[in-house]
Amino acid sequence: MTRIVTTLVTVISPAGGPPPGDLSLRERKKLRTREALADAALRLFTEKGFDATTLDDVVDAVEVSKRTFFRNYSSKEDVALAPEKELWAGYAVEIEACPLAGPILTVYQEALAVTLAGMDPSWERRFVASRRLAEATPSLTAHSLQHCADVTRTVVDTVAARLGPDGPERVQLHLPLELMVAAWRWALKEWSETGDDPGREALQARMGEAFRAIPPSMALTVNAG
Amino acid sequence: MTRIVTTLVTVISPAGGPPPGDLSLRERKKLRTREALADAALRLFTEKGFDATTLDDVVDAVEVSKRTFFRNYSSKEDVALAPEKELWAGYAVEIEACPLAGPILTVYQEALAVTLAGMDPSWERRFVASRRLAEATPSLTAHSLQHCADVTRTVVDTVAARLGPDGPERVQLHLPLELMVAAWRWALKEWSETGDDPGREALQARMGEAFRAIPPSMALTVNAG
DNA sequence: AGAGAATGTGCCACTGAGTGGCATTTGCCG
DNA sequence: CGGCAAATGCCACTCAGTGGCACATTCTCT
Repeated sequence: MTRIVTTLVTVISPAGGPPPGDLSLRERKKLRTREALADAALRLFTEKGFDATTLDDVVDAVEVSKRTFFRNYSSKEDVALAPEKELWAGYAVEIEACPLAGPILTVYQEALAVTLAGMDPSWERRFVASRRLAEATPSLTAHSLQHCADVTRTVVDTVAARLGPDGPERVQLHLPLELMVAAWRWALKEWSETGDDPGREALQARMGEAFRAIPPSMALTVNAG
Repeated sequence: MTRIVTTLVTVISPAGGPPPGDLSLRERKKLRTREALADAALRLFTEKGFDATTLDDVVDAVEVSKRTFFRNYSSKEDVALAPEKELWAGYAVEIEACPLAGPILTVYQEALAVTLAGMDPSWERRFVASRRLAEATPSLTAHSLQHCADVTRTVVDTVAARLGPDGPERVQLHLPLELMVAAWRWALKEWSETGDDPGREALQARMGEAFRAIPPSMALTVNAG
């Protein structure tokens, strides 16, 4: 068995000045394998199914050791849900700076709309794949929900801190957020079930529908049995 | 190494009539090991922590093979969350028969209150332990949330079926349920953080508080930054 | 340019969850 | 008693994930 040694020769910026793009060569290399891992993982998971794909399949495809995989992602689920985590990371940032005025439910919704609009174009493609996997794979659903719950907690922390000690109780901040997330997940489900080309506009439309469904659903009254 | 053979001698009901309590000896035996496994698991998890306890610890304590464990529970998480699953199973049953009139949010809440009130007294002790573990262990949180989502889906199915084809859209049924569950989980968190003796009354009180917090939280308006 | 510190990577052995298969035991019932 | 079905035990196996250490690469300072 022959080792394949890939030596990256730094051709550009020969004078060794400040790293291009604010990233050193080392960091760029690491980022590259990180992305290669995510791409390969998403591709293989989609092709063969999440459970049927082993981590060895993934790391072999990227020609990297399993140890290296775990230095980049904390689990098999983690890499599959990376796009979703990026979105929520953006949301957490947004919620720190967004205007905090009006109905809290609207604030939460608006922040998500802004975050979504600000995601990188290339993010979308990965996100569809990730979402379809998550809908089809119980362990991914579980991890996704758990991550949502984590983010939810930090978001409530952030908002509570911004509103100061005289602000509303934490339940009051928590429940509307959970409702917003529930609507968002509903929108995601509808969106990822879309046949062939689920673009971002379609997702935004679904999200709008789900958000608009909130008020009537709260007032819904039934009568049977 | 000497095998320990535990032969269960049927002393009671010597005439071999119909199985007492509607359960045959075989079924009673199986149920007994099932419960012994749950008890041992919950005890060991609480003592040593969920992650630090291996399944071998559990099955050794019950003197049963690992294979037998997996014939009773689908995973390590499953046994730890058994009490919660029993509750939701009861909820699913309740929702099939409960009166379906009035605000849907109230219907969902009432059904949970009824289910909770109907749980076996011995259930409560296990449930506290299970909940405290779930709050402290990410993988348990994840599985708990996933199971909630599963139940949620079937509940919406049931209600939709009961309301017939001319009933409201599924989103309208889904969102209030998610909100109710969010409030319930909030109540659980508060309850399981209670110092020493969290009785059922305390849980019911917490639940009531959380449910009453829903309307004001939906109308909450903020103004800062 | 070169020495040495950081940092990233590969490899290897290991634990622990979960599964499949098969032989054996145990309760069931005619 | 004898055959049948269900439950169990045992064993070998796969795969996710971790710890440790040696090696390679990049960075930094002189």
